[in-house]
Amino acid sequence: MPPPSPTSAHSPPPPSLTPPAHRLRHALLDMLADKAVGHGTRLPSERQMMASFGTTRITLREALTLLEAEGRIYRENRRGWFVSPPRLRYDLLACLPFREMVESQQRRADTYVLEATRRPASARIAARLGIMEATPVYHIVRARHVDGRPVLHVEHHLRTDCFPGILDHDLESRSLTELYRSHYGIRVSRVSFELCSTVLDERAADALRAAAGGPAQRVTRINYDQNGRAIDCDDELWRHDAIELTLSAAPQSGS
Amino acid sequence: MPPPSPTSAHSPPPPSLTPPAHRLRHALLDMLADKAVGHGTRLPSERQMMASFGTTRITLREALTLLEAEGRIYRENRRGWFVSPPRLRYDLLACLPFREMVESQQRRADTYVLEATRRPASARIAARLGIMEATPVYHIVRARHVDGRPVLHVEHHLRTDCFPGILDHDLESRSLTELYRSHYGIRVSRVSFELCSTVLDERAADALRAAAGGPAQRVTRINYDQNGRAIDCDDELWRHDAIELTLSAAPQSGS
DNA sequence: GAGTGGTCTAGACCACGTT
DNA sequence: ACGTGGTCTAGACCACTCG
Repeated sequence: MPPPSPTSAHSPPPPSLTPPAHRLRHALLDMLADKAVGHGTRLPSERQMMASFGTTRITLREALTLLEAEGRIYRENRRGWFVSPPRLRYDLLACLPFREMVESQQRRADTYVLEATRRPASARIAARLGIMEATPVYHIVRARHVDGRPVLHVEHHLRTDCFPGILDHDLESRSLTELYRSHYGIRVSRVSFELCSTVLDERAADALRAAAGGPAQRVTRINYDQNGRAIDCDDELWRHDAIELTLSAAPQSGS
Repeated sequence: MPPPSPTSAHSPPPPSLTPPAHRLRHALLDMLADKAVGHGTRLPSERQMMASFGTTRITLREALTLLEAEGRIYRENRRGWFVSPPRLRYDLLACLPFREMVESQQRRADTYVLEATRRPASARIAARLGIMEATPVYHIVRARHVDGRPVLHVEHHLRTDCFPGILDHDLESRSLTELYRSHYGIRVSRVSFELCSTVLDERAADALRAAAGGPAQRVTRINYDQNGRAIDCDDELWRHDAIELTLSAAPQSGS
């Protein structure tokens, strides 16, 4: 039955001049704002919303995806949609250990080690660390949570000659930079970053209870010691709605 | 490791046990890689691809949207899909004028002034500049292109007491920071940034020939002079596939 | 086992860009 | 005027989560 122009038979939501997607977006925003839906609250099921807003699944999903891209909601793989908590502020040059950064913002931090091995450096890693390809490096992969929500998947590669035996330490409770200093007498004296917006790969995605292909912020970092030698490098993948990067410094005069 | 489907194959042509979306993604990637599709090339029309890959419009669009999120392709509003050029490297602390940054990477820069007015500062702008709300500021909005592609929508707010009459200069050809120095004897001696990944708002979207809601990288900046006084602030919205932010500095010891 | 999100089908109409 | 992308309809099946 292609409805040519019935125009009124079944109108719970009065007709509209604005496109459904817009109305939907606003309706959802109202829901996020008006109700007592706090951070981390789960939204009603898609079918429920679809019924109560009088739309199709696809249209609804498009509106939800838009809000996700805006960073107002996020989804957990096959578990539903949730209201995004405020972004964590991540000061790139403060170089605070994760736990301290999080706790200084009145949030709770948890870390889980997914992998801690020694293995030969790939060409890419070797280049970043300034060592020969296939030289052994320590490889540490961790998932980090804020207020119980997994938001960061990070992979570290450390020079073994700088940090012998570091894998024997407790890598869930202790910060790496703190270990560097207290056990190895090494301080980070320069950092360099590359930041770009991409998607979660499969590994990161399931560590973050997310779907591969979801929006992500990549932060790659190389740490240097006082002699200008690269001592380790990180690859961080953040859920894109979870952070806001900040930084304050004097511009470089040279060049 | 979730091995639900028998094939987690990453081989080029996985016949038809893998879900359509995966096959599609790989087919499209092959297209991007194998063919002589250079940067900026337009992809075939959706209906054409849909036919040649044997899928539905929706499924195809999902695959395209994924590649867009990865930064491999982008779309221009109602004009089609295009192959993303390599990302421009944007060194946050180099503080190079846009044109120089772009040209130093063998690309071509263009700037278009969309607005150049004097108007009272909003509460938000006033707070960032450390002035009273409703104090007049110069408001400059520009669109910036790389190799003919619009990639950046940027809004500047300048203190009028620092830069009297600056609107009379040619703001399309000359860089602001260069004007600051040459005409006003003011040098930027400190910058602070906030970076976060969001979406294009409507204004930015149509300046960038994009659709509102497309993925974007926001860069907000405040520039300070040698006395620590905020002299201007920027709000930049980049097409997210167009840039990679970089930065290298000594971590802050204090605090 | 019920209900959820994830995925997919097979169409359609519209507004706009390009010809 | 035609073809494009943008949007929408009205379903369906599956894999997974959760009670």
